[in-house]
Amino acid sequence: MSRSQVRRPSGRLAFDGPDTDCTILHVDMDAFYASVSLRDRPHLHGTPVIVGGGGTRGVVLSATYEARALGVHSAMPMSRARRLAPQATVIEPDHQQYAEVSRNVMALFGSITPIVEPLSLDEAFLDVSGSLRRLGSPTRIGELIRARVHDEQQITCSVGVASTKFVAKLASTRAKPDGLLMIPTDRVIDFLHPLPVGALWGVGEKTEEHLVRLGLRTVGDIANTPVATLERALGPASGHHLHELSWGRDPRPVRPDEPEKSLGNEETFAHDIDDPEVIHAHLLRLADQVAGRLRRSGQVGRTVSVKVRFADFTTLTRSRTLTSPTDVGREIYDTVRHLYDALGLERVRIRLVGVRVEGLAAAAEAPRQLLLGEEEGGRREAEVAIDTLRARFGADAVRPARLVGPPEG
DNA sequence: TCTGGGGTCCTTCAGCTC
DNA sequence: TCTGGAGCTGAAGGACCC
Repeated sequence: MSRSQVRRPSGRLAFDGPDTDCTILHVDMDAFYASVSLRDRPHLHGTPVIVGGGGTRGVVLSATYEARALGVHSAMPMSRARRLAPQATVIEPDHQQYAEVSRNVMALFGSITPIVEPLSLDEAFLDVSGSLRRLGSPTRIGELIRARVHDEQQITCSVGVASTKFVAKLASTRAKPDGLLMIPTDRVIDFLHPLPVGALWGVGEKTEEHLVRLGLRTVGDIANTPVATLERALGPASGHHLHELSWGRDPRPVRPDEPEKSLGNEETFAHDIDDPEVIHAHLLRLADQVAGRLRRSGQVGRTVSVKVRFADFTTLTRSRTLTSPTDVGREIYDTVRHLYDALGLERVRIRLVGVRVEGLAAAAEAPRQLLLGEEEGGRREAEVAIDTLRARFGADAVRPARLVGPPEG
């Protein structure tokens, strides 16, 4: 077995060649939530396990490979997953534990190279070009990471090694589970072109259907289609982007510390709600949560949006840009309530509401305007004082009066 | 079968200014 | 004074990702 396919399962594509310019690694934990949940439950290793919400409307967050073999996959409704795998053990997610393991893994990556771009809790890109002299070739560094993640966190991960982010990401997917795949630069086209179009980053269900209708089934088909045709079919940005990817061209560097652009909370109710007062109470709580997150992260936001999903799953959003950015829950609530009321919904059954704030900036650098009728030492300072109480006595220590007693839903 | 929650990015359209 | 086009911004929706 060559070094580029360490511990790769049988039947996987092999790509031999030099890895000297393949300095981008994509590291992806295998069935992350399920693997972390099984660390404390060793007796469940090798059995079908599903991690997911226990509510009436939960979806699968993660599943072990034994459960996946039964047809279960992430984002699948739990009701369907239980039917497909009635023998599977269902575990409630423990987000605190996942966040802690994620912090440890990201710190491990940081000891390899300072250029780490986390994509989510369980995956990241690493640019190891500055670590080669200290740690060896990119493939060797990938092996080192896999060994350290396993030894220190008792979970497995897969690593893709390539000269671009996009190819590294595809390689880690092909290496799963518990493998490493390096794609030499001169073999990128051989690797890419047989893949189905859905393998391309950014091609989901709808776009794949669209492409297949055009007779484009593989990445090679995309590559051999005039870029103007793709731009007409998918729009100029997406068409051009897909064509570039199909030839393995992806100039995006690994970017550490990309700032967040928006922040929000949303909630799906256990049962659809049609009472405007109850909806208002949920909006108030969500606005309060979003404002608290903004203040904790030292940010303010300028555009406030409300999201409403109806019983038939159709969704609409309404947004409003404020004259000055805010991190005040009351101001966010007033805005989303105004947006919601302007929809004029009369006894319409609602499944979900969400509150989001966009156009984020550092609070320290953003001028703040007093709210209408607000005095210095007013609403914001009251909310900051509430933050302090909550930090000391728990999130439920202080709540708006109308939220005392949980809203229905 | 019946669809969570947290995000990003793109497209389209409308309104505004020059 | 009116009109049309370019460019910008905001709003809304959709697709996608993990």
